Amino acid sequence: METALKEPFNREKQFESKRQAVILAAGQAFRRRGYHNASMTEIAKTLGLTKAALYYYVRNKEEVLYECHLMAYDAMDHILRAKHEEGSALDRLEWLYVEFVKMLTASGVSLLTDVNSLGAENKENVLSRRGKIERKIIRLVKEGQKEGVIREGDARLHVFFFMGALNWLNAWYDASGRLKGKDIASHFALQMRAGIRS
Amino acid sequence: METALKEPFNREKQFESKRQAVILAAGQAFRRRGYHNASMTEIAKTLGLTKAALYYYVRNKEEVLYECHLMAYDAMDHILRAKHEEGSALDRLEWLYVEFVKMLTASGVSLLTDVNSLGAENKENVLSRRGKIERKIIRLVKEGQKEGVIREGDARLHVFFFMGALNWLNAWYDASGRLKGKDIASHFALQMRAGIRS
DNA sequence: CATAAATTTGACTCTTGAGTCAAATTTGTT
DNA sequence: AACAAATTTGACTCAAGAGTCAAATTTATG
Repeated sequence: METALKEPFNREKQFESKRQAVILAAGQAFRRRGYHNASMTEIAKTLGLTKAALYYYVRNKEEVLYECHLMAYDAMDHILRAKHEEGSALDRLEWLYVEFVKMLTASGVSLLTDVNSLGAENKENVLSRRGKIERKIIRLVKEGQKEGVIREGDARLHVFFFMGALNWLNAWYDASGRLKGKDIASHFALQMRAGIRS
Repeated sequence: METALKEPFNREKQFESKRQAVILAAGQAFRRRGYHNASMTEIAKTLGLTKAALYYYVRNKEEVLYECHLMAYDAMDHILRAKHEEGSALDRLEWLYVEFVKMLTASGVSLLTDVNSLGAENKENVLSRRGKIERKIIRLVKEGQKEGVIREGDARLHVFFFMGALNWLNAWYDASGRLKGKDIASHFALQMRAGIRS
């Protein structure tokens, strides 16, 4: 029982969690130095491993980049699914935005922008994934416009504007800096909200 | 006279303008495909040249990236110097922001974010250049706060927020799309202003 | 048109980093 | 301990793209 069921299951689980650690570490390297500037050898070293060992966990570098994107979108989807239904569309949007910023500043997950280093298929998937998320947010903005709590105007532009701040965050945010994630989150949320409320 | 003064001057001018064309074309390639994904051969082809010919105009690829950054910052500095002095600090900031967006959507100049592919010295210069521009904008925001037209709060965060939209613009804006640069500019300006006014 | 300077090219070299693999090592089980 | 499975490694191959250079070609001028 112990060995027949629990053990093999744990093995896979351990493998998977190590694999996730690889993706996470790689994502941070990609974010700090860029996909092409961060070598597999370098990433391996931060994990106390050798390059060859990484290839026990992943097929190739591109797959790692792909998984980094997915990891970020999974985290965002998780927040989107958890969104509570109280308050106006604007309130719900603000809550989402706060969670996004907190996640990006606290979890170690990196929201990357380099989508051109992916092969055609992976790129499509990533863009489709991103598109779905954007569309959900755009829909929320449109609800807000119907409710009258959000200013009229191209909802897509409303969203692109404040999503830009999120992506830019990745370029300048330093976890060891004096700015605390929560503070950024509430500041950004306020600015986001003020920017689009009617 | 004709040959002794005008001619050599024109020659240099022609060389320089061709060189600028190379930088501009490269910048667009870097923006669309990323620095490392865009090969010198590919950039040369868009100019109807061969890779070797590019090296008649530039020392190496990194220098091209460096000049791309400078080109964007020159354009921004140009706008900053031209800023008129009428109106509140918020009005002046809005004017700046509109000009930035118009410049980025109309001029073909690319605002790149890949600073890690530069050598130490060039990277420092670029970051220092960027820092100067940011500081000017932050100063303007602080003026606005003194005047009482801009909401209190960390001026740097105010700025990072809406500068994010500018950087993100480069990732999604397509000159051939249905959205016209001027429309984006006025939409973004409104959203920027609303986000920080008191 | 002769010639010199400017520009462009084809055909190379060289470096870097991704990816491989057989062998070594570690871990867990009986 | 002894065995097997899981994990890690050193030492390699290989491709892609940056950068070079002598020679060819184009352009401007007297």
